[in-house]
Amino acid sequence: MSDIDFSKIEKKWQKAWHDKKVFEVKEDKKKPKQYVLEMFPYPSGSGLHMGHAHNYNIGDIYARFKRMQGFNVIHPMGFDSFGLPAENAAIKAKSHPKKFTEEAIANFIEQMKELGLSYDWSRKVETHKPDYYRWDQWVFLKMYEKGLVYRKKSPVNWCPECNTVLANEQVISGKCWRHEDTSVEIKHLEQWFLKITDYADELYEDLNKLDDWPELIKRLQRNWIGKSEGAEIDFIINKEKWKVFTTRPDTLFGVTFLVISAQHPRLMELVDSKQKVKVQEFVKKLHSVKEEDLDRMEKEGVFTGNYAQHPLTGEKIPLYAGNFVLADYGSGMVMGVPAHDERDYAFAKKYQISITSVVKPENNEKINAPYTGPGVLIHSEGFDGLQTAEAKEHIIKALEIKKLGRKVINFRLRDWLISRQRFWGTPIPIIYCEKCGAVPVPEKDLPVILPDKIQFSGVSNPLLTYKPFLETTCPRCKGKARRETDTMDTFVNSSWYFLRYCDPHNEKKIFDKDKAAYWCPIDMYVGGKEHACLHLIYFRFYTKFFRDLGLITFGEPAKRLFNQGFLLGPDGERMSKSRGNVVLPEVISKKYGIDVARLFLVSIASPDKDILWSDEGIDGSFRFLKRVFTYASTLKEGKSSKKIESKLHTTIKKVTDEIESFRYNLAVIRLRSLFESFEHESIAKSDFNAFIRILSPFIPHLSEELWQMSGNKGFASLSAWPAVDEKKIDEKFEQAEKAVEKTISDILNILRIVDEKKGKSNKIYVYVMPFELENYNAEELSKRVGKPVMVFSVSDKKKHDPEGKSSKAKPGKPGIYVD
RNA sequence: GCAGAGGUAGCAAAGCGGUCAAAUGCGAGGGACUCAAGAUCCCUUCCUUCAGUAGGUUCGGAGGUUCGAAUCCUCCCCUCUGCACCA
Repeated sequence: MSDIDFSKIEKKWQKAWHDKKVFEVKEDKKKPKQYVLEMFPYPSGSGLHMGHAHNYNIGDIYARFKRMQGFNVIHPMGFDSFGLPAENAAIKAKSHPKKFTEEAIANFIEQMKELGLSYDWSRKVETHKPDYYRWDQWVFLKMYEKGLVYRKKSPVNWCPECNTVLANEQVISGKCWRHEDTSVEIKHLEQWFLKITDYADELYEDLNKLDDWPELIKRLQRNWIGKSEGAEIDFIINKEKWKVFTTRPDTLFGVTFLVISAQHPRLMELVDSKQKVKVQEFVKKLHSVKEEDLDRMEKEGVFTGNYAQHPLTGEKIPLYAGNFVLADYGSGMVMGVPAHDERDYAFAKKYQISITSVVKPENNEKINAPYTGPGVLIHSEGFDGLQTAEAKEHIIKALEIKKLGRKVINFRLRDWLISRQRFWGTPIPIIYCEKCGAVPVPEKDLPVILPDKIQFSGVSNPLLTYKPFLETTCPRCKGKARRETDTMDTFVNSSWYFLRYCDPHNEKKIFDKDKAAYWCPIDMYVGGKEHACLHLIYFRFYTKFFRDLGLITFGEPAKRLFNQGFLLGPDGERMSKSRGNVVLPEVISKKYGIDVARLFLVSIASPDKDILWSDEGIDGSFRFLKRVFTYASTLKEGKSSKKIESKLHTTIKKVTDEIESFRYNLAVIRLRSLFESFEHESIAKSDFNAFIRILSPFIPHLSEELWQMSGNKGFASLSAWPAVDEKKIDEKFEQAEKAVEKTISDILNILRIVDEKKGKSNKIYVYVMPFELENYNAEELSKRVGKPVMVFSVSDKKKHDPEGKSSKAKPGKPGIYVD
């Protein structure tokens, strides 16, 4: 059996699955559905490595498990096939990105099939195909209708390496998300935005409903959306009301200065003529500072020469321009309360501004300024003695009466900038007419197709100079017009793909409502945590929008989310082609078979942890599977002992649990342990079949083979998950098993001593309590200790017991005599 | 700086108040089989002890709670991952 060719077996079953369309599914109202999805990949030219395999394997095990449990499982796969790498490759080769993309996809599919992933390939979506991206454009138009799309000239993040702008979410510590060494520059451009902020509150609050999402992701999203409750307070400057946002309206009486952002568009209106030069110098200085250094800069400001009027006291408050105030958060102006805010304190110290304490800690403890905690109000006119929390309410109320302030909620989340100055993306369906301005392309004219016959020569978007695309007529006035050449961020494509899987070939609609209603929402979504504030926010936003359009009835796309860990290469680094530490599935497959690799990947550690690939480790999984095959091919039908039955059903129960909770590593250990019990005795065929079935999600191909070897018809993949028979589970067998193990180690221990003292021993006699007799199998014991073992009941009259060791026997602890 | 996650035997990794000297895999050592190697199978793998089921010292470090702690609490050290002036 050692020459068994797993790889060959796998090919056979891959073909059978494909030929019989085993994983294709249709809506079936009579069956409960289960939507299992792994984040679809960008089809890179370098193909799949073991790291990808690990990811898809985790989802596949779950999908297979659910399928066997009787669910109608939709488990689709597709490709997020727009994106820069293909375009860059095209520029380099003066070719078309479509060519690279489609070759890469073909390669990916091939590789995925070799992994034996149970996808319904009839549902494949590819985002670069017009029949997909036309619906991106359609959604854009719908958002446009609903006022969720706008165009604005604004400072945007520009990656010089990508030659395009980036969304806020794509800037990571001042660097591009794709180029960790490239600093993002700020440019001022006219760009299209999606008003995700309209959904900010819901995106924030609904996180509380996502009980089965990892806390980590929810925390990151909360952080990113950044909801803060506070007040908007009007300060009068030059007889005009200027809004200031604060989360601490309770400290209003401690305000001793105001700061307006140096980037504020209306800054100069507020600067006194005497200070103009100074302020201009200050602003100029800031412009020369790189974005990335801005973070680390000291808080600086310059007096504008102007004063604001305090809304409640009427006091004159100096106004500064500051480098640390964000122009696009709140109102771009803040109030300075140096006694109760670290930054304000430092600022006040630096510019010798007075400090007025208005909150004292409850227990009168001595504190170092500034005091930022809660307490009781002082020096706050009629509000003295109030707790900070109630003071907030009262002061806001007072402001509301005077119409000088109101309760307000602010978000850190910004609108989603979707314009990209690149070719390989969904064209934004907008036409610029000299008379009518920006006009959306009428729905009937969709899709706006990306041209195939276009030359890739330079670094910039070739659409800019490609007349057949560029030149068009205005849908409104029929006059001369030109098309928008910017394309959409690729995250647009991935924001709703899970819905398209439900009805991937629909030419009339984005998807059929009933089909989507049957399959959605996603029951189990598997993917990396790096998307916490990107894809995972965007697709929640799209889902809410679709709900508001009436296309679906749910507001959250995925009920459960699982973040898998990364597979690290043998060198302990993230597996990637550029690092040169990739392990290729096809290489491993050839040597061991892919099921061996799949089993190994989930044996190493809990799937949510980063795991380390090791070339030796996989041998363990290989040995195990070889043993299983040897066993299966020599299996003689028998009757299972009560002990085996108990263990089998315990295992089924636990493995079911462990798959459900993604503790695959523990499930594998249990399966191995069950098999070891099998090895020592004869078992019923039906019990072996149950074992094959619970093994099946982990080693799908080999299970099919075992299933067939065992004389079964059909596919193990489609067989029913074994039911647990609680009546057969009896813990006493587990204890018995432990007692046997202990006995073996005792025997060996005694043997060692005896061999040392008296020379070679021959036979071992074990005396057990009469009711324990069935637990002690002489044959197995002999094999385990490597010497003949005889088992007697203590009550057996004919037992060989020259030293009366049987009298030492206790339940669970047999007497032992060595001859 | 703030917020999270984590530090377990040679390595990886379970365990998260008693049944824990701590599952499992790898590695290492010994044995069986073989002319031999490989494969396979069995055993051992913190220390000591021994015709057995015993004792000792362990789960980043130091304290504490408890009849009892790898598991709970406090402080400290280290590693990783997010957010970095959002008022």
